Amino acid sequence: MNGAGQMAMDKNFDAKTAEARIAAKWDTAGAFRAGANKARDESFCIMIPPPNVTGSLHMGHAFNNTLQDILVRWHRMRGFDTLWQPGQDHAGIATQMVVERGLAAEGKKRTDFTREEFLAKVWDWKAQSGGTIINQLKRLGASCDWSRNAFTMSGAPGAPEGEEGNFHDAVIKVFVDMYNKGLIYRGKRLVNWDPHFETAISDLEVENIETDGNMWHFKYPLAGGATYRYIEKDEEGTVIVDEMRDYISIATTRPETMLGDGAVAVHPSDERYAPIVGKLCEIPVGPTEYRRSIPIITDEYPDPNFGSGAVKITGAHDANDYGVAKRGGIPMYRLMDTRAQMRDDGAAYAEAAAIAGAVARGERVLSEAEADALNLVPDHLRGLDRYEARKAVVDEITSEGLAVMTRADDLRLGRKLGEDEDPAALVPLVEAKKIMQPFGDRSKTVIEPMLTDQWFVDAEKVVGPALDAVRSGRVKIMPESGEKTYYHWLENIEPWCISRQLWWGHQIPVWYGPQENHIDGRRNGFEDSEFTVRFCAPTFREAAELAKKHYGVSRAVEEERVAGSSYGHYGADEYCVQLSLGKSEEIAEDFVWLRRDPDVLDTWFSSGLWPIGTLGWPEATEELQKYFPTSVLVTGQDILFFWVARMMMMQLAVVGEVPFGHVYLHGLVRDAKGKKMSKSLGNVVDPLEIIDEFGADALRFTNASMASLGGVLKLDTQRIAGYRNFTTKLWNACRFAEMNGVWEGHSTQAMPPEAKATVNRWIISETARVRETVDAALAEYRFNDAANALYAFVWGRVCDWYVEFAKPLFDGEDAAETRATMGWVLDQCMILLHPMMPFITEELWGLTGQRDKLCAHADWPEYGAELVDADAMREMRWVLALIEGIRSARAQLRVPVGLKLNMVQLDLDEQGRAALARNMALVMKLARIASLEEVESLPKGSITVTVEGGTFGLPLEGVIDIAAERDRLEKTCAKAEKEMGGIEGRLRNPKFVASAPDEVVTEARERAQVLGAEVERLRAAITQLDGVA
RNA sequence: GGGCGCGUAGCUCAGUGGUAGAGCACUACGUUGACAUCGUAGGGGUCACAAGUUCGAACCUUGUCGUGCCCA
Repeated sequence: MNGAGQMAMDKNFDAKTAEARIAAKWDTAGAFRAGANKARDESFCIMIPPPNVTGSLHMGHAFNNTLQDILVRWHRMRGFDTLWQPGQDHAGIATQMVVERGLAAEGKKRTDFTREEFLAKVWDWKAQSGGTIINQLKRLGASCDWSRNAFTMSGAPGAPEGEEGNFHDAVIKVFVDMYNKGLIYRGKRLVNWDPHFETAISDLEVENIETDGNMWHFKYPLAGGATYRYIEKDEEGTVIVDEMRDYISIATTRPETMLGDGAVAVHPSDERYAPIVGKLCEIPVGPTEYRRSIPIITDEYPDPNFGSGAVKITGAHDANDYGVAKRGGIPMYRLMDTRAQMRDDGAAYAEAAAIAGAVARGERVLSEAEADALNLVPDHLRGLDRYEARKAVVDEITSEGLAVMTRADDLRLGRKLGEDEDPAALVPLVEAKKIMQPFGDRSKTVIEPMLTDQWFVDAEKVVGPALDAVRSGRVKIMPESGEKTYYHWLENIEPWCISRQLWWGHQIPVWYGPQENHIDGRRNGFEDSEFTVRFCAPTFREAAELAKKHYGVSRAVEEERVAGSSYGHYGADEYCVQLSLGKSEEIAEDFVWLRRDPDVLDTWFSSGLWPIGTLGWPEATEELQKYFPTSVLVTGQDILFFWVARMMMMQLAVVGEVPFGHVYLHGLVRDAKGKKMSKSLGNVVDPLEIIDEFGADALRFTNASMASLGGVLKLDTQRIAGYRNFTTKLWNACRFAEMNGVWEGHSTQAMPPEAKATVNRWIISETARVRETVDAALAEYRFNDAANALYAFVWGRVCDWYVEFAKPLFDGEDAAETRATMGWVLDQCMILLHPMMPFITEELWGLTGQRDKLCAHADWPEYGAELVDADAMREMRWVLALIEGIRSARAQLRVPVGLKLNMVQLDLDEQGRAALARNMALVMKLARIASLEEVESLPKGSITVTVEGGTFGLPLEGVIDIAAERDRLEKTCAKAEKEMGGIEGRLRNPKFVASAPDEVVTEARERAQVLGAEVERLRAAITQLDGVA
């Protein structure tokens, strides 16, 4: 498109219609393909943090992707071999939920289908709705190589046409490799259990919310009616309680978990309980004839100052208790099933309680599995929901008189006493308290910490290289505080639970077979247990080979699908395969059945491989060669642990290389007041609405200007409007240029024209400066500095001054040079702004001249100091000061704006004379001066304007208020004197002169001299004014 | 309770030891050769507080207060 000689430009940039057209132009040109506009061998690669396939664009995405796009466009224009790899995350639980919700609308549920059928429905959903966020990112202008769009489930079994990528292969291969290296194990640990989805979930999917709760206080009687002297002292050591007790007081927010208590713990330093440590106490719930006794132990965990100082230990249902139980060898009794209902399996309570009693007395030791098999829920509570069970437990204890009592007016009860209530009456102590409760972010149900068998990455074994990479500086995390957080987390790393009890995801490539002495030919009898053997391999065929070797099988392997088996919550259908032992085809014992683990991998496990997986690993692709390790990762600081650290660990464990060189972390985008955006608060800003109203460029520029390292992100629509105005400003500068023939015959020029006029040399210098500033800022990820520098340059230099200066010049002898300069300068504005405001700059680029390439591929300039003309800079600074001085004086003395004044020159040094001579036209035009003449003294009633090296006057006898002019001069003078006082004070201090750097002292001396001269001029002007008045 | 931050103009924020800036808001004026989504001029700050280091502190140190996030 060539704008020269065509229809005149519109008054405004119409973002709404132009954006789609420009996006199509980029798309048609393949402008963002990997390596597009490559002019050098260095590569630059960013992996997009894959948004959830169920997601839609929110402000966080818009911010995050704007920064990535700025970096990517900047490098692409600089000729790097650039790839911005896009893609999406399969988001196991979220996606499964979306599809299940759709089924629910038809009155169906997941388990009405086979796993295969259900997964087909998920893929259908993905094909229909999974592209939402991609299209939204395009509206933002994201210059990803969309032809390479990746998906963390691509290539999985059942994936339809178009999803043939090999991400699945990569995930499975990594699992197998890590398993074989001993980095992955299966074990029983406490995990966050979501009772709604009946799966383990990650810490990231748990929201801790403060909710109204209660703290119950109960008495655990000492076994055998034992007693002890309980003494409690206040801070001064005065005894406040001294009594004989036959119980220990326990506080809990979750009474139903008492059923699974394994011990009561007190702090080793707690003297109150020292007499009873090592003794047994009774859990005050359950049938009295089988009441369970548990030991009183010491541990560092209980806080002696909190509650009674004694804590009940339920290792299977609380994270802290789990730690205590592990340390103290306390058995962990699981109380609930997968739906968080009280267990209803196993032996009757009497039998279970007897075993647990023997354990507490030290007569028996249970294996983990044995402890887990023990159901200690009393028969009458079995099958109840956890909250119903809570109520029952509280009622039973209270009616038995084992609740700690208090006066009815106890403030801790948090209630108002009724009129007719006796404040001294004794009531159970049930504190009203705010408690932090874990909620599943998808299910919104209370998460149950639960002891279950899961797959874990032994993070401790892979954390070393990930720590070293940052410590050694090979990977740099910004802002630096992120590195501290990173160390802190990795140094205290916990095993990473990677299995999920879902259908949508990468199924764990492990097959279970029976141990040799347990082979019984049963088709569905061996869920993973202590009697199984595990075979881990990428495919069944390979697993079966391992099994054949293990069992000494020679016959071929057969596969058979077993329909309708009942593996609890896992699903309706399972797959089993059989190996013939080759003895007899009729005898059941001759068959070994391998069953695949039905669980899938945590989505973060697959996204942990995002850098290599999207580049084609495990194939040794050209892209992997070129773009890995990637250049920088831009992501939210909230997923530093969940994703960044895990990518580090996994890439280092799998390919022995860091995934990226730099990590740029940013915070949450908040509303204008700094509040988190939330639907319930109604303060959510939709980026698409913002784009509709202000244009993508305005939103992007706002994002860039907010992006200071470590800064808080408060999004104010007023600010966005301000940057929309900025786009209009740029547009109109180009429109002005068009009206003045700047674009006629214009074409892209790498370097500025040879300019004679100071103004032109000056604006070229300013352009060179800003290019250096922008590059320096972007190189350090200081997006805000780059944005602010460009804003100040384009608006504050080019539009405010240069365009104004050009007006008189277009009529004079420098017209051609000025047109050429303006064309070049505006081109530079478009180029330098392009990474931040790609749409308007691409549009202007197309409208303003002969272009060989898209603006998106324009050559990023490299000029700098060599274009800076120090003399021109100094001269224009002086001219600007003169114009501003005159304007300010005029405005303050209320000289009518339209009035053209004569000006007189009282004195002026050589430099000033030369500068004025060269720029007289500009001064006259912009300061509204009609004429200039030299005088010996200022005429009566003049305004005085002082500049460096000279004094001017504006004779206005009778027009101005002499007193006002005097005030103005006094004020200006006082200000200068004050500053001078400070500087001279410093200079008078010998220590300053001796210790400060030379250039600081020199600068101070020069400044003092300039100020001295100004004060002198102002004083003279005041004296003269006084003499005349 | 532990960890990491933050406190600068009315608001939102920059500012890595040389004496404080921007945008917005505010006030006054304005049909200036593109732009009112604009122009010109102006007002506005004990840089949370206290002590210390330094010739010099918004910046470094320590403490106090306030506030945010993460983890328990």
